[in-house]
Amino acid sequence: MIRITNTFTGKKEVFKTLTPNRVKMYVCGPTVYNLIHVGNARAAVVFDSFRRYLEYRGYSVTYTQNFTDIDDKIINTANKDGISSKALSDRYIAEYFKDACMLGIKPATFHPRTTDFVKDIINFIVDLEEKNFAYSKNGDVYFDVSAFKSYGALSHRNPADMRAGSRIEINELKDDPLDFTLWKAAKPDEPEWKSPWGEGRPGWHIECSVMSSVLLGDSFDIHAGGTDLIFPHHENERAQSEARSGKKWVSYWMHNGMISIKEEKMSKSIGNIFNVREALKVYGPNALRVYLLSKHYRSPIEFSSERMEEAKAAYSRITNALYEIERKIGNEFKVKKDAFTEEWRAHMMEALDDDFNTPQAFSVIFELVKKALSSDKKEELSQIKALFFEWNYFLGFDFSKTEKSADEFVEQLVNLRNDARARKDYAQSDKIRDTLQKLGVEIRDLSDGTHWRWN
RNA sequence: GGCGACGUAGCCAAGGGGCCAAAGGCGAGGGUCUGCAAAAUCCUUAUUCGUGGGUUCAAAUCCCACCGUCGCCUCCA
Repeated sequence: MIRITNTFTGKKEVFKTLTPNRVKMYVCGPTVYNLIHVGNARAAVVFDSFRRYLEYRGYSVTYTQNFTDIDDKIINTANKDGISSKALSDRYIAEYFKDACMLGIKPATFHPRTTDFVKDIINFIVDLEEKNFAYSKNGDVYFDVSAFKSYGALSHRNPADMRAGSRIEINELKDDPLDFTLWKAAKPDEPEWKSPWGEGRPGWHIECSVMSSVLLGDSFDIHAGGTDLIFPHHENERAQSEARSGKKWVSYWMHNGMISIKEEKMSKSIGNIFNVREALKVYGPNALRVYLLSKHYRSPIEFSSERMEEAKAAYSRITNALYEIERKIGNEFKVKKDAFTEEWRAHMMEALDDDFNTPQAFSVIFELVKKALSSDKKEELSQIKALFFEWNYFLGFDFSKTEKSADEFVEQLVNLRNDARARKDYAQSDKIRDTLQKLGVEIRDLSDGTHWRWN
């Protein structure tokens, strides 16, 4: 029995799917105008891992993660670089997949992008207009918040409080400051599409509603994203979706906590971002996954070299256990049903069934690590190894190691050889050269020093 | 100003009425192993859960107040 903390109710609830054994899930993906940062990676890794856990538990999961490729920042960046928005977003979607692949994230069932759904977006807005949930002014179309009675229910705010707040932008075209844009009239230097309201482009919130309705239907099981999306993004999505279909849109809302750097949220606008690309280079994918999964997904966490070194050390403890098991029993693998495996599998599921409690899951893993290191029972050791590989379906580590290229080792050997040459120990230096040669490294002593290449 | 979350050992972090004299990781201290070292390994490391009240037979866990930290209310995972 899986339980999930649902932002909508604020409670942990038993997970029941709309269709038995099937889960339809939608995760808000990145806006593609630069490389993703570790905050983006958290949502991607956590929900991918959760998705795979659901699969492990026997569900068939339709997983959708979008790319926002129409957006002010994309347009601005593209204009600044003198390229089209499309070229810019194409580039960063490709970069996203490189990072996701390095992080061990499984591709989604669907990776929709906004620009492929503009027709559907227009139809969706027309529906809203027909149902009197939207109105147009000067080529813009706005959602009428007052027409949707439960507006604010997801983010637990009430519209009156928000109107009283001073931070809502004043826009004369809106009937109500809370109303939000569904369609924006065209401006110079912006991509535009034909619509019943003239040339223009979609607003931000509309895309997820539309793409999910096309790909998953009017109702689906899980909608996930960062806590910073709860308001206004998800609130608005919910309003327009339910206004249009008249049905409950999402059963469970899951939101991951933010990553901060020195007590301040990591965000593109603050500029204190740490690229996934950079983090991968410095710490490697496995340490990054430990870092992201060893804290509960809903808690805010801090990104720092201390935390990453810690994660790296923790991961190393796991691989050390695998190494020790292999040393003791070779490559034996136990897959038959037995009490020990059942017991520990139950511990793992108990942890993850409870709102995907990955810290607890790691606790289970490290208890087994300890067992593996202190035990000499071959049977047990092979059972532990089998469990680790079984669980890796959702933990997603790359146990194949070789995170470092061999280049720097060659470099060091070349240096050692040159040390030997310097003291005229040619027996030693030639020995090193011969060894390298056998390994496929060609040494070239030139006037400006020693060079080498892979042969 | 409004709404929400959080405060557990040196650090990170589970637990969310009795099974808790509180899981796990990092670090630290000691032992084993080792030519020396490193690595590895074993053991130890919170009578206590921000502070003060309250509810209860029983509270880290529920309620109230206070202090502190963070997030959202504007684009953001």
